[in-house]
Amino acid sequence: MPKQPESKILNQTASINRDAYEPVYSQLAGILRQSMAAGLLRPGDQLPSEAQLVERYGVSPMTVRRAINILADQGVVVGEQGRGTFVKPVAMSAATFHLGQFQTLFSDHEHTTVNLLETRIISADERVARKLGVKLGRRTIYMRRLLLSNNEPAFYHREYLIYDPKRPIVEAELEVIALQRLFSGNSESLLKHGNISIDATLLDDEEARLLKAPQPMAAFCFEHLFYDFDNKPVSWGWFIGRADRVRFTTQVGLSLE
Amino acid sequence: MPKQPESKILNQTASINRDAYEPVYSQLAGILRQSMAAGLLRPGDQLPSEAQLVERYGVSPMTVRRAINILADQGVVVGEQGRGTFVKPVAMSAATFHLGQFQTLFSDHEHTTVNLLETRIISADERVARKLGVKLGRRTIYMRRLLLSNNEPAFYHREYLIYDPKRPIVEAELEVIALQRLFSGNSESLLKHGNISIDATLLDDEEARLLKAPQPMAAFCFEHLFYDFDNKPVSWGWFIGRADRVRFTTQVGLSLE
DNA sequence: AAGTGGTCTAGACCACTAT
DNA sequence: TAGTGGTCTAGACCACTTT
Repeated sequence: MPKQPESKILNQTASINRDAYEPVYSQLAGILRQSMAAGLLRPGDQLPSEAQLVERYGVSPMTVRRAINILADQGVVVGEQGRGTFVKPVAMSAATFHLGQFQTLFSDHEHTTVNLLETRIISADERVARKLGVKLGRRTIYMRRLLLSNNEPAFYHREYLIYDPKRPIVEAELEVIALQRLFSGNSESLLKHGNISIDATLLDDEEARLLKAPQPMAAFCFEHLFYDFDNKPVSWGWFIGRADRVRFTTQVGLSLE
Repeated sequence: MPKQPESKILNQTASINRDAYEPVYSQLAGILRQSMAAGLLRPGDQLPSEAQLVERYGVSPMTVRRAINILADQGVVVGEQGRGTFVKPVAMSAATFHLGQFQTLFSDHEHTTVNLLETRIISADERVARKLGVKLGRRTIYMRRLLLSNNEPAFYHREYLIYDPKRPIVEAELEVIALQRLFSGNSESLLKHGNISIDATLLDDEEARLLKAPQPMAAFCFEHLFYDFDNKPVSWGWFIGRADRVRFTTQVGLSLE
């Protein structure tokens, strides 16, 4: 029996506020998070056992488990059956980056405009045919758009769409607003899933001109390939953004006290 | 009362296997995920109510909630109090990228070696002093390392460490193995939290030479700044990797049937 | 008023680990 | 054998939304 020693945090931390707007499980998760941020619980330390937390904070076992599950999902603690729950050391590999941080670019119609540069039907070349899983020469819709943020070019987007009159998505995509739907999602979507990838590239002449960038310049490329409910590719495209205006940032471990 | 219509999935999908290794809540989450992947539930559709799921699958309300919570955490459904739970449309903005996908580079000692190019004490210049929050001229440890994967250069790493004999981290970091600890974490770590960011850059002459890369070439830069439990910066550094050998990939929506 | 998701309880049983 | 995390039950109450 790995008898759990008395933990500092059981004596001195805050209590649950039953009248608060914040749910109990969330409050408890916060208390534990604070204890770690304050250094009362350090990497490798064992958390108080569930039974101890039940007693100390006057909540039910399920509520304690829920709080701990949240921390485990966030990757700050890890439970080991029969041994205990332990604080995870901070690691660079735990970092996650969210494409959603560019959400404002696509939803803020006040400061963002979409400039449709070109739309035309073209025959799929070898590259397009392979990506979209169609035969060479298949007719597809090719679109070029420029995203402007505060009248400054932010992203250059190119996209190939399967041309199929039966698919409502085609008409929908032809609207300029469709870019926002692609990024933020819309419930009439016929898309089932998609693959997204991030590359670092060099701007070519056309990209540099449109993005008003000097050359050579590094850039981010967000490539996307979406599939419908038949698991057939529907749309392939990529966003190009200047590296000096696009940046991914995230945190690992616990901060903000 | 938004009376929930009979859903197809209540009739035809699999049932819970009480003897399975997989927990019930996880099985139920899987069943619902399958229903979405198969197109029985589409973006915007309402999931069966909790009461219906309780009856259909013969589990308790808490178990149903837990299954739905998992899907909600994964961002594939969203609950609206008093209305129902709905399938989220697939959106590019939901994409998340995990630095942990490079884990093998740091943990696979079979095919990965770390080449310590240089270690020396230097005085902090303006840039280093600002990043590490110390005075100009403060003595710091400067390190350059090259990560080789299968004897091919993969990442070039540079790092500045606060020089403080009282801090055990210094001696630890001086070992070559320390890079893996930085990336994967270790329980003796005194690091509380860190900021990580991703940039796209151009290789300079030195970087291109070490990485055996032609020029010009785009590259990823992973910058890291770690803090101790006094919220003081301890380590600032960055990894440079060739863009043609580093790539982030992820999925949105539901695939694999 | 009825139906919905969201929270919480007070137990139970199990698998695992250390003594 | 005792302590641990992990799962699950069968309810309860609440806030909210729609009819």
